[in-house]
Amino acid sequence: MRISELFTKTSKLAPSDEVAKNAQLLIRAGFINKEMAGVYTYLPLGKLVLDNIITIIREEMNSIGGNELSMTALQSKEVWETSGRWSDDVIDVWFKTKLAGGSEVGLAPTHEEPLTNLMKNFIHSYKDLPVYPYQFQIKFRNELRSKSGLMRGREFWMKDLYSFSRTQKEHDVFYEKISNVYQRVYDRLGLGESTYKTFASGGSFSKYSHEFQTVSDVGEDTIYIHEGKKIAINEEVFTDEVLADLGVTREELVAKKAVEVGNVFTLGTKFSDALDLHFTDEDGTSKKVFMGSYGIGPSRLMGLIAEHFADDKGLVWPVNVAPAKVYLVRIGDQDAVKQADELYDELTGRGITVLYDDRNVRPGEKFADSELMGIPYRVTVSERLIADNQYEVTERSSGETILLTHNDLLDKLS
RNA sequence: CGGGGUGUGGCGCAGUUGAUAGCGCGCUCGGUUUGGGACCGAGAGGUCGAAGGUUUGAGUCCUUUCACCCCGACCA
Repeated sequence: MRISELFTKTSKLAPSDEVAKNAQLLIRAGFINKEMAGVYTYLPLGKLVLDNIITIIREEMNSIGGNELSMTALQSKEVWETSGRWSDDVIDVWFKTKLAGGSEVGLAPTHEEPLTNLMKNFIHSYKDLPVYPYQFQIKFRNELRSKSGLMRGREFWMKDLYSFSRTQKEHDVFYEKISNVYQRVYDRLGLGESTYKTFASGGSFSKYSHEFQTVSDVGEDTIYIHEGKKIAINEEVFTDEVLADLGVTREELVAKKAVEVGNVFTLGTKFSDALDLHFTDEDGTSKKVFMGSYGIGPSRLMGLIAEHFADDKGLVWPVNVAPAKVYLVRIGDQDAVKQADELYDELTGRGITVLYDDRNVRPGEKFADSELMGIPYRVTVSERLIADNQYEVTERSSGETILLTHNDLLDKLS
């Protein structure tokens, strides 16, 4: 993409109504736009980042048999009344409105009910199990107070996968499998080292649920980390009993602030009971489907990654989620234009994503923008370098600059 | 929802004891520049969140209201 064709602009000044670093930088760099508190538009560059995060999650969900679908945000109240969760006393973040005819509808804050209801059309036999439908969907939650930029919005992207299993035993196997896959997602996003599988409160069907918590000062949760076992305990279940369960002592744990970047939960038959989702087992008897739910918030992850890696010059995206791998800076006329154009075509032709700064502005502005946007590799083509047949490559994360020949450059970026 | 704070050109801000708004960035035009957000000159752009009120006169005072931010509570 050529910067000259990009409609967004960068800004030296951060908006005064944002304090969160992720929102300030993402807005300054032109990745998002604030519509209202907790509600953000994804601009072209931000959309690329969000899509990259979603793609990674999608690949991992598909690797364990996930079936992607897309459910509706608009929800009729009936199915929610069946489970008792239409009431504002039970779910206090509902956005509700009415159809023209007067019937009440809500904007989905989650999808257990409609999906369980949907699966009644397809699950009848033990042969139909297990299945793992999932989706990427905008969830709506009328938070009393949204904050921290992309980290806690009223409208946000969520990957929610639900498991439908024949038995708890079968469920437990999948639960373990998807937990491992979640960790792989965080690894690919560059957050692996600082993300911990964390014990949290369970429900009627399991003593614990698990959250994936990434250590960060902007976190809303406090977790107690056991570095040796690479696990953690959420403050909400930080008791002697839990410590004993996990075979750890208080002395071995360190308290840290963390951001919840995912959760896995054993639902059991809570929803299959409420909505009567059953199947005929091998022995001819009717049984309730055993369920689990598994969430990851791509938009929250985007905010966290932005905040986590940023430095005083701006954003620093891991290569896997960056809107482009290369920021091509062109300095000079004629020869520089010719060489930069050729390099742009060549890199793009090789499948390397490039943001080509073809604007007629001074070099300093291009350098500053490349840093603010956080593109992993900055490649500079200038008249000064053409004479020596060299390209300058600066790595965003380290700031290190090296000079490379054309072939070495291609090797470096491939 | 409780407490605190803020709303003035696109963005960031200043406006002293009330007298129909000013700066920086950005933008437009001309020129000089061109390896770290250049410089000179000339311009465009706001009636001060909204409504009501006090006053000869309100961005400045009063009332109501909306929005946004922070702390807390809440977080299926």
